[in-house]
Amino acid sequence: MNDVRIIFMGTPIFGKEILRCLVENDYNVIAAVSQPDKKVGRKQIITSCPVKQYAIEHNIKVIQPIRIREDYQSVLDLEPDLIVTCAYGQIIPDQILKAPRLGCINVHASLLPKLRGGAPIQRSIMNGYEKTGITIMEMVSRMDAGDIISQKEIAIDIEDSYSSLHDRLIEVATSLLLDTLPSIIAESYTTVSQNEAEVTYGFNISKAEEHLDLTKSYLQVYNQIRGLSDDPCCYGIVAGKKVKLHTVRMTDIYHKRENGTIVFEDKGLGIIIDNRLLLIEKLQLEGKTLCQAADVRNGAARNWEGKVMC
RNA sequence: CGCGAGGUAGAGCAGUCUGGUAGCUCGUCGGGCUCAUAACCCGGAGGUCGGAGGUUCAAAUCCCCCCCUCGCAA
Repeated sequence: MNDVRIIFMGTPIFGKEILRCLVENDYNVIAAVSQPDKKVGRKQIITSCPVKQYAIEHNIKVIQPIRIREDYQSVLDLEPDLIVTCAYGQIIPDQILKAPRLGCINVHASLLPKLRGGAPIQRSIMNGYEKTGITIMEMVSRMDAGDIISQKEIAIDIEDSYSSLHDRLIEVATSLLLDTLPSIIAESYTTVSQNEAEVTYGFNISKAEEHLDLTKSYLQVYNQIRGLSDDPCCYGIVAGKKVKLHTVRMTDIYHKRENGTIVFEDKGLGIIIDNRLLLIEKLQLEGKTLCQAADVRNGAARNWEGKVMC
């Protein structure tokens, strides 16, 4: 389609889908840069990230600097005309940012200047936002602070989870990228600078934030759970065991009980937050696989009535 | 050799320590009650207890090897 030399930089599935979008639309991707392979799982198997796997399957050169801040020469040597990044995972040094003739652009999953950082999708739900979107911007030294080239907004449904929103945003990101790329290559686009007064951040989720927070309101707890589902998942502790809450549903049923109390509702399980019932649909006990709350109640949770999750 | 939990009917579990004809809740099938029901009552079907070997009169249960799943840590 064209001979602009593009280097893609990204790591997880979201990045892989952007790379796929470029490849399947005949853009000339000369290399993919991703985070180094890591040991993964109980068996510590060395595993390639999704971007690398896709690149290998399509005979695209892969570069995996341990620290791109120092090890950037191999990227420069390829003399890219344009660099497209999406969820790469490292700060990209100025030496690279200033190198390509057409610049470096980033695909970011939020409506910048809202939610700069590594976990914008989860944070948009956890913060209770009703809309989010994709922003394509010019890259600058400061993370996610560059001028905006294009942006597309979508609504967040009250039942969206991190994974459902993630998948939907991929669709938005790829279509927006395809709409935007021609003007970038033609150098015929305009930009809007970010309003620094409206900047918020969506940093990576810490381990502590995965723990159910009963000090928050009913809606905030609901948002915490769906914002982390189904990976890594919000968890609570019942009888000393970790319980991952995969899918929950809000209700208009009220019980005056201690916060975190587990109740049997119909044939399933519920948890009381602010005296209001939050219905648990799918959960996972440590050592067990994901399953329906009703099933767990028939077995492992048969004595849970009245116990308090914390 | 990172730590740990577990694999028993379609599902979720108990039973394993202290070997002795496999049990609970749900689902399913049939029947009953009811104006009616996802409610209730009665009855049935469904498991070579992850796999191989060993000990024993007898193994889900004890010993040994293997396979698989999941939680934590990275």
